[in-house]
Amino acid sequence: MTDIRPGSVTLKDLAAELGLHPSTVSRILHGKADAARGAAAPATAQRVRDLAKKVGYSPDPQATSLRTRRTHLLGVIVPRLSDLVLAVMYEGIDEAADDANYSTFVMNSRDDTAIQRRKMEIMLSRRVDGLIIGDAHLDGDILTDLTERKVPFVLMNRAVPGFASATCDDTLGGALVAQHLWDQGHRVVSVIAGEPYASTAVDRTHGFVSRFRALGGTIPESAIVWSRFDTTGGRTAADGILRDEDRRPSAIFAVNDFAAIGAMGAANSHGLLVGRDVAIVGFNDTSLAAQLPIALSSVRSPMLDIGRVAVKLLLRVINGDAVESVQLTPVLCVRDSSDFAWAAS
Amino acid sequence: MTDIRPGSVTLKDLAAELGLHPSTVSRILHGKADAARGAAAPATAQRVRDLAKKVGYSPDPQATSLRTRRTHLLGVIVPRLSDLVLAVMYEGIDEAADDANYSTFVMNSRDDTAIQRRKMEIMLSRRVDGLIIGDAHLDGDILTDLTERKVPFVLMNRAVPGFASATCDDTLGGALVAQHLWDQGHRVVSVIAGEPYASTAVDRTHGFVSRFRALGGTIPESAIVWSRFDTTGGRTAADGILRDEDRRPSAIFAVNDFAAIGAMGAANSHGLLVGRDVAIVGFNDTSLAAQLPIALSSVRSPMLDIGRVAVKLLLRVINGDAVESVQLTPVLCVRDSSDFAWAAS
DNA sequence: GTTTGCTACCCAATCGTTTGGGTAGTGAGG
DNA sequence: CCTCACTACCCAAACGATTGGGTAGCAAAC
Repeated sequence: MTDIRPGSVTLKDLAAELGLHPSTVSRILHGKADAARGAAAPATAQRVRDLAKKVGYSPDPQATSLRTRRTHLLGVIVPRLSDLVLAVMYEGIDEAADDANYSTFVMNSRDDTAIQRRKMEIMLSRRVDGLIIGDAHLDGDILTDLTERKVPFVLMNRAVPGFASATCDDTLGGALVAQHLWDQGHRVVSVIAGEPYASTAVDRTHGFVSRFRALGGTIPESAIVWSRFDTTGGRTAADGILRDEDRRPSAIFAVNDFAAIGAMGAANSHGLLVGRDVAIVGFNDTSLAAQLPIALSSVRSPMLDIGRVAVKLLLRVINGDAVESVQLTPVLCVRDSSDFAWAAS
Repeated sequence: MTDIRPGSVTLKDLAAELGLHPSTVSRILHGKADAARGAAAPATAQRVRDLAKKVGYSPDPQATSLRTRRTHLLGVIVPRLSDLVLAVMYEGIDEAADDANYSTFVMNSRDDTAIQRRKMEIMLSRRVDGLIIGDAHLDGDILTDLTERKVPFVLMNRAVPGFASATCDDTLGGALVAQHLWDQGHRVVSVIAGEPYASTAVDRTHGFVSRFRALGGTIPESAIVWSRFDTTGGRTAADGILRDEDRRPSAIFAVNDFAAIGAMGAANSHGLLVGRDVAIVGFNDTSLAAQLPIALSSVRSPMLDIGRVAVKLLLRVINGDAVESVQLTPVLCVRDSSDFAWAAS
């Protein structure tokens, strides 16, 4: 390992040491097919590379990007990193960015428009090469601004019509759940739908509802409860749903695992055994789902891949290429929370 | 808002527009008490500031740090951001860094020494002003290297003797749990101890064991099971513990909420009702704990504050000040999972 | 014996800021 | 009238890398 702090030795130092000009050293170390272009004699090139390695030379990215106008920095904005779903997607980003020699800033917007704008400005003032937006609201105002300002960006997790995004096929995911619950014989169902400004919430709900109706079922509007995405939101929503004596559903679809966990808690408080008295299905198949005391059925979305794809798309946008949105395919994982065969045993 | 992309207008542009020299503009916009030092006439200063705001001038951070040798960038390394505990701490960091006009890189090391080193090199090659290390291993090899290389850094979450850190008082936290379980009448207890290279695991376990013994209890070494920090790790560990017919504990302390959740699942599989047949207590009081179907008792650690304090400490280190480690105080939150009064009712 | 064409380099400008060191111009004091 | 101290600026050299455009030296071709 280099045991000195990066930055202690510059291109000029290397050049001086070897009696060369900095530009020559630069070409040797960073030139692409420069070797063919007669950049330097092979022997010299080797001397340079050897010394560079020996003294642990690492180019100053600030200087480089001052000159090249590229920072190799990406900005990532998410509602909150403490949302496991986004955290996992970020791991995918981290990995893919790393592979492409980019580094990333992440910031939390708490889904607050003012904060979104502020954080975006911070990232832009840092001169990021592009933005991955994980907290897009369906109204898309901010996105229109960004487009006008010619900032390269892509959406992740949540889609907005007209902008490139990397998402899960949420409509399909919702449909899978509807099919499953229908097959299990459920005819009275409710949806904990999430935040109406998020495409994830809207699409999953829509996919669920339309499939359920297509199968011949009925879902009144009142059975669709919009809520926060976290456990508390899920609990509150489920509380409301279960309190209604006139229409007590035998199954609840929560568009998010955390909301589902909250709903499980609520069911419990109402004296209902999840998986026997009421079925509950979540979304994302976060690592917790399978491990809960009563294992939670959930739609597995390829979160890591979504992050990775987002980076790939963004790099293409930065390169000036046109890109299309990517929708990754979800898979339903049925577990005890909605498996009546288990409850019957 | 500025509706142009930052970077489109430079100091030189401003100067030219106003018939001033760039250096004058620089002093006006960024000088501290320069006003007093006769930097510019008040009227001129105002003209400059007005124009800067009007055209949305924002200084190029690359150029600035090339000159000042300060990047206003902090590097944060965590085992994985998908660990809710670290994610929340990072939110604290994000917030505090933002307040101090710093931006942060976060990277995941998966607690793998090779990756830790690699990510650190990446951050250093980005010329971060300092590092917050959230994945320190007790052996501290990497930390010694960093110290020798004179890189400013502080530890977070996990402590290592001899280095400044921002942590929870884990020993106290463990002791609180021991006292609670003892008071509830538990005499046969087990510990799911976490990873032995993490101070969090070691200290919580140690705090627990020594208090329990001080109270007159016995805990054989075999009752302490080291495990991964996640749900799967907790489940496996608890499985082993509960399988032992000769010594079935009436209470289990898991040093981490996720491990505790896994343990709850295991208890369930063994036909035990958590809170009645077996008490389980976790650590960190993550947002899930209170919302679980059976609410989980847990030691609340001030995660957000730990992140904030880490930033404050680091900024002091960067400034060349000497700093002392900070230990924040945890609080025990008793819930159904270890409240026998509830189970009795 | 020029010309041509390489090879293997060097030169200098440039990116946008910062900062130590000037310097005109003005008014007051001696 | 000269000096002195301000005020309100300007100048130029950095910081570390990149890059378009040279150029010296040498061998082969004409």
